[in-house]
Amino acid sequence: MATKKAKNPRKTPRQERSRVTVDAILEAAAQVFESRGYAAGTTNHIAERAGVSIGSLYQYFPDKESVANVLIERHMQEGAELFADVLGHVGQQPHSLATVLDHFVGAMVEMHAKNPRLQHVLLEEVPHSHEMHEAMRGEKRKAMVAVKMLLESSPEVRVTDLSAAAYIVVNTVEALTHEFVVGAPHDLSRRRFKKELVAMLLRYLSGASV
Amino acid sequence: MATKKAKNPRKTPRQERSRVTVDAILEAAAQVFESRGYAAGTTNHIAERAGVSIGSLYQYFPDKESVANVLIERHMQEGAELFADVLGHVGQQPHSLATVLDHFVGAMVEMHAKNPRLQHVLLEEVPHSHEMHEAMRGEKRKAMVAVKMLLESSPEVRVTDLSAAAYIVVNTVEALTHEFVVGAPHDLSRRRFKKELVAMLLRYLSGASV
Amino acid sequence: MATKKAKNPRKTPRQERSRVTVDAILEAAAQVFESRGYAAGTTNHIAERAGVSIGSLYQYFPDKESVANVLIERHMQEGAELFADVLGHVGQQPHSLATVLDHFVGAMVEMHAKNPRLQHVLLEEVPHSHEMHEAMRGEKRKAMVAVKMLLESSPEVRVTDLSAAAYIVVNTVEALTHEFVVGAPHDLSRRRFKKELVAMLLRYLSGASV
Amino acid sequence: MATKKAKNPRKTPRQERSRVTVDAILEAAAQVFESRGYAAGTTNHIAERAGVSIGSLYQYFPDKESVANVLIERHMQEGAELFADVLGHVGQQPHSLATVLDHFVGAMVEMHAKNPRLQHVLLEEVPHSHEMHEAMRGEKRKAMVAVKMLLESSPEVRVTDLSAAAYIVVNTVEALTHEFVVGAPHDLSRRRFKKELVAMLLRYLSGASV
DNA sequence: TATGAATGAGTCTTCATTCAT
DNA sequence: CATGAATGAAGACTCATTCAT
Repeated sequence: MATKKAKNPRKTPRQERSRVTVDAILEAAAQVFESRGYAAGTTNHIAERAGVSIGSLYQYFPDKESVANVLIERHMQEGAELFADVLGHVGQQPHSLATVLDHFVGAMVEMHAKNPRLQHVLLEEVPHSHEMHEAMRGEKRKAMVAVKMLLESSPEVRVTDLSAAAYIVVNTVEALTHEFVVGAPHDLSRRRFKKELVAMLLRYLSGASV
Repeated sequence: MATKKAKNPRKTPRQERSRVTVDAILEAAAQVFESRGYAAGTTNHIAERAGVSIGSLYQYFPDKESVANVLIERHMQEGAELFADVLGHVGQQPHSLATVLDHFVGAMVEMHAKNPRLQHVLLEEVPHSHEMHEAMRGEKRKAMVAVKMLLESSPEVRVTDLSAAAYIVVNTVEALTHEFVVGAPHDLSRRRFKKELVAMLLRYLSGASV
Repeated sequence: MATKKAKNPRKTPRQERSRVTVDAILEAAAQVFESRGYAAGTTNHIAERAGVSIGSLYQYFPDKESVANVLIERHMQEGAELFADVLGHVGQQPHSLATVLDHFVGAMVEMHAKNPRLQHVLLEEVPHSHEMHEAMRGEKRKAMVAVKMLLESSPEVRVTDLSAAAYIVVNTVEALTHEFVVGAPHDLSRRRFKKELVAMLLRYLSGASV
Repeated sequence: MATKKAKNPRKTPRQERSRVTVDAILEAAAQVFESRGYAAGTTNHIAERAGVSIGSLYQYFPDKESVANVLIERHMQEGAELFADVLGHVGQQPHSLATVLDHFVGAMVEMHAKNPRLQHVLLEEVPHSHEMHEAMRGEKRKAMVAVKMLLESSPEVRVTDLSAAAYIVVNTVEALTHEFVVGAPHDLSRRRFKKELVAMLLRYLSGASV
């Protein structure tokens, strides 16, 4: 609109075009997998919803599984970032264990609240290659290590087996959160749920070792 | 053609035979689904392993999904029975909360330790019809109701929102137990795991309400 | 039609049925490959022409290539039998070299005259697995060995390197015969062709060594 | 924009550039077809190896088959030239029939020894249009005519049906030579092979008519 | 003219399901 | 009721070819 002479009058430069296509495919795949599941979500459905030809899909992804895998990687990435955020926020200055757990649970709920069905498809229905499986285990392990360090640095924590505690904490939060988000209609408010979960973890961690 | 003597002197009455066939099919389906997953476990595989023709399978089951559904129902049945056992055992006479939780967690671990892969397939890979979904929720709700009653009757319990507590307890035990059984290689022994889980629940329930 | 009570009133016993289907598929495959070549001859074409469903084709053949392979095996079988016939006929009693060659060339022409296009497709267009390749080489080698023995037993033969001679003879007959049959419209009668070919071989073999 | 000076001072005139491109494509096609066969050698492979875009390939060739056809024409051209060379060399002055055949066979072996796989692909895998088929027959016919003339001019030749003889000679040399080059592992040296083949032809041609 | 992203008809193949025997 | 050969809809994927830039 200004006076700058467009050197490249293409609306979308070539390179951009493919990125747009790839993103459209991934977005479509997310929607299709979410609504139909992995097995019933065909590559033709995905291409159609993305508004591209089936050929374009296979130009950018070697096969159906790889589309799902990219989605999984994205999901793991987001999870890792969120987790890092929480840790960063918490690491700045001393916080009470309650505050830390509160942040943690809050972030987890938020994360799972987004697209729970898609996450389920991605995590349970997609056949995970060995690498993907290992990557996912690795991501969880990293979370457990981080939590363990958090526990170590907190004077309120009184359980002795911190590895076991980290295992319990991470998996409890993960699983309960997921369950809460999926098990939709409840007489249990999100606020209440978070409070109970934090309470449980807090009492567990601050209790004398068994 | 002679007298009244049965023309077909089979040892097992008609009804028996079909029961045997149905059981064979279900057993075969369990094995096939366990080893190959739901999608890759074909009805022909099942029939073959059951030692019956594919036609017979469709004599007793309208489609593939219904085979899986019966397996799911069986699984829920077993779970309910186990749960009832625990409740019965506990209801006889007063027990400490720790003992109750110990029984509960112990039973759950035992239950999940049996055929975790099949359970995963049944619970996560099989597409659940709305009815099945509701049935499963109903079963869980029943468990929660029972747990709530248990909590009500225990003087040690100090949380106030017993519904929320029951929700937390049931789902935590369920999810953590499953995760523990599936997430195989660990430096965490089953004994230790149970102890930690029970400790967490115990402290949660016996703590003052939040 | 007689009085024999048919114990099995099926028109075609079960086992026969599948044989009929398989034969229909093979016959159809031969026709389809002959008319469209291997690459353009689709399994759907074959099934359609055979009057069976595509599913039936894959019930009896694991993939497209295996259909062609069975055709190739049949072809090799026929070739081996024809060759054995010629050898048998010739081995009975002493024959002049001319007679032997005459039989040989005659049989070869006859063999190649049948379905030259299909043979070409089978031999040149179908991707040969290593085993198939070896099998084909083996068959040819057997022919060469047999011819060599024939040459050894003929007093008229004067070439010294009988292995080389057998190689030359077998391949010349094979190739020329094929070429003759394929290179259709000629001013060269089949009779004349055979005569010339036999003459060439005869003079070659009965000439003094080079 | 200045004076008459070429606006586009490229070193290679337009026509040259396309010739270079076309040659690159043909060379690439030869390599790709040789290594992957006709069906599996995609136009994208060819363009990529040629270092040009797929669009450029279709700028110069209407379709995949036409690329192969140009390669076939080249091959025929080379064959014709080689053949002409042999004839020219031989036509200078009188030669013994043995010498002539020796030259002929030698040239043929040499020719087939170069790129036997590519030749096979070009001759057997590429679907030949009617025109191409006719062109190939024409080329062979020309060879046969030339050979017939050669035979006519040789006093050593004693077969009477020179057309038939030319047919036999040309095809025998062609086919046997090809077979020899392709049927790799042998206890038959190239020298020996050539000697035997020449001997056969010599005896055939110098023998009294049948 | 060159480019290469996009196209989509067309392959092979699978597997739940039917039905004649 | 049992059987299992037959069915065919549907899916993943390829690649020659086009055309907007």
